[in-house]
Amino acid sequence: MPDSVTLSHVAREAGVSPSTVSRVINGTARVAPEKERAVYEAIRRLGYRPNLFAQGLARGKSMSVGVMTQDVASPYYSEVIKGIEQGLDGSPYYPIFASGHWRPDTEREAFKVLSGRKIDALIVMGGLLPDAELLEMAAHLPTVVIGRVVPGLERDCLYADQVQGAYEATRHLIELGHRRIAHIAGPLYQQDARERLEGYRRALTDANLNFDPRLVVEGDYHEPSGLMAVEALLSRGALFTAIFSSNDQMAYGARLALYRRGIQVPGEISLVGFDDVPISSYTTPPLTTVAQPTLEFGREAAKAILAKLEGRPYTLPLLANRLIIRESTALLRQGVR
Amino acid sequence: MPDSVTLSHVAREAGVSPSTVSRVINGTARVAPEKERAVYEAIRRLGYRPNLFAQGLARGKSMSVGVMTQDVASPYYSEVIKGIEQGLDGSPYYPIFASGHWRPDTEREAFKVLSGRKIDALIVMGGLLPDAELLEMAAHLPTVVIGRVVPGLERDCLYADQVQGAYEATRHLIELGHRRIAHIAGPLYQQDARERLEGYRRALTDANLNFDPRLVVEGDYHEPSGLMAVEALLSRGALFTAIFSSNDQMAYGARLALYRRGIQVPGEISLVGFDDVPISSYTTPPLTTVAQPTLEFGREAAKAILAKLEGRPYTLPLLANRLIIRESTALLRQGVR
DNA sequence: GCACGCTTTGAAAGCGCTGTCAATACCTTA
DNA sequence: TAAGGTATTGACAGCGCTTTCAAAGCGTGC
Repeated sequence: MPDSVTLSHVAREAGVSPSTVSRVINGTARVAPEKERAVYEAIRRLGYRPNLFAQGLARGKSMSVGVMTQDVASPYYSEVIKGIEQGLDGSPYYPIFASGHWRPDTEREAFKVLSGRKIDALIVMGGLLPDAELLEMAAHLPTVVIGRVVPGLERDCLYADQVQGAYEATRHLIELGHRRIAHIAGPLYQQDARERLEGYRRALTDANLNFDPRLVVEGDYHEPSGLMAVEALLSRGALFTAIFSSNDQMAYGARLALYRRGIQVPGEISLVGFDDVPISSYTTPPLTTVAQPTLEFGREAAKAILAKLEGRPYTLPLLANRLIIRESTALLRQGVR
Repeated sequence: MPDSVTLSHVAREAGVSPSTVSRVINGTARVAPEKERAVYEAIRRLGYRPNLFAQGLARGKSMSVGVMTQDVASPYYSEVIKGIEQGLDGSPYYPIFASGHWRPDTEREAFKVLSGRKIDALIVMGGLLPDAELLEMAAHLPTVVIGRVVPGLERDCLYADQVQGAYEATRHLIELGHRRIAHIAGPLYQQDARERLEGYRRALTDANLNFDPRLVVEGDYHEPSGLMAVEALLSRGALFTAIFSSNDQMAYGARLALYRRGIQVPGEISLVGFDDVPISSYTTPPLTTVAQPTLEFGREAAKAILAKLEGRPYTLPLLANRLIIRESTALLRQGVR
């Protein structure tokens, strides 16, 4: 036991009652300056730390906010997590993480664990849990949802328009002169993947280019699927001069496939990703991509949660995806392919 | 409150005493089969979940293990974290994370938070906290340290030999014919950075190459510093045909610097990293690097902690770094530079 | 048929803290 | 100087659970 110094010890040491110690710790009531000093002194001398469990039990709140992620090791999630940490920093609240791994069961299980830990609030990132269950949770607990819009909970959803982001990415390629643009989609059972596909499609339509299903391959948001997508495209003889990948990780895979074939980026094929994961500015060439405000997502979610917890009014800001033009896209060179 | 169903509710519902319910939940004592069934039934019907706080308070343990990281968003740490999650999965223990951000004060603060949360065990990853303080913690709490050797705590340190890893990386370059090998070091106040530098140095010496301090630049383990290191090297006219970077992230920076200058990798300059971060197999070219068994680190640490917690004997395995040869290194081409 | 030992069960005492309530001490004001 | 307020303080009852401890119930052997 690192410290079994309890509040009563402090009280005795300071020559006051436990109640008084509690009061000075929490600032719940006025205490004579001298006693206050004595208490602080005793705390310091004994190295006292309040027992969170006892506090939690006594006041029925845990001072912790549950954070439901899908995969801590993904660059996207870890950025958001970082943002949450930053947003919670300085507050008395502490994040408790749980991973759903994109499996509804695991996710449900994770929620149970969180609820057993008596979290005071909840931040949910994506996930596959039915809206209804999320609504149910939100009815009990201050909740903020990141990267997903739950009908009936719109005001508590932090979301950047994926359709528009994908639209801009695609339009960027079109403006560069590309006409045959392939798309590596994300797993289409995920909302964001569908929306990005939709944005791609709309941009095409708006430019009077027709949508060719043979230019679309579905991946799983991980690198290997990007590589395989390009292989598939190439081996089936698809003609294209640009690729819009539904996320950066698959874009890396695509990039590697092209590299292996000796195809220049952006010389022969332009490549655009989505997410603006931290290393994307350090790939060769640096990747043109749509930046999701991940860090802000985390920070804003945390701030909103704190506001809710403290009963302050708060409106989530509208965060937008931004196209970041780097060096993986270039004007279509006539005559190539 | 998601559930304010308490143990007494269950007891009443099942027609037994709270003690009995507690007993069936924890399997602490024999209970008549019929009552046991009734209790389970009541639990199910009421959707009862034990209050972790009350449990923690009553039995003086929290069923959670504190994990001290430095930066959740770094690819290295997030892999280890993933490993820890995996290792703890299926056990009743749960990880609570804290980030030290490589600042001893923050780290100390984080430890305080963890101790307030009454963690039952501790996993420390790296960090800058003096050995003495770590020893102090370990005296109170079952502890495992990852990526660092603390004298007096060797048996609880999970560590792969950095010197050897760096040695192999450098020797690999030497075997490819390189003679002038630059090194982008990590921040030298960190032990691992110093050791990797040492490995580089030894490999040179063993090959009768002399160590040239002008070929070494200190970075900070982040991408930009790798880029700047190469810029510095190049602009001061240093001659080299290979670079051994102390971690992958800086290697990316280096790669970009070379790309900008139009220098081929591995055609003109070979590049080796360290860590084998997940995307390193998807860079162009895929990066030759030293793989740290990060996932295993996490998993083994978790297993060791569980064993300690349950009083089982356990010895940490010896995990080794492995050189992964990919495509960023090649035979020295005569006549170049 | 009765004393004995074992098993199953409930009552009750905390775990360390908060927050209410009542008591005390100290000021004011008339 | 007495009555009425107000500021501080301590006692104490929980928060939900675990864990003794002792009582009750049971079967056994003589």
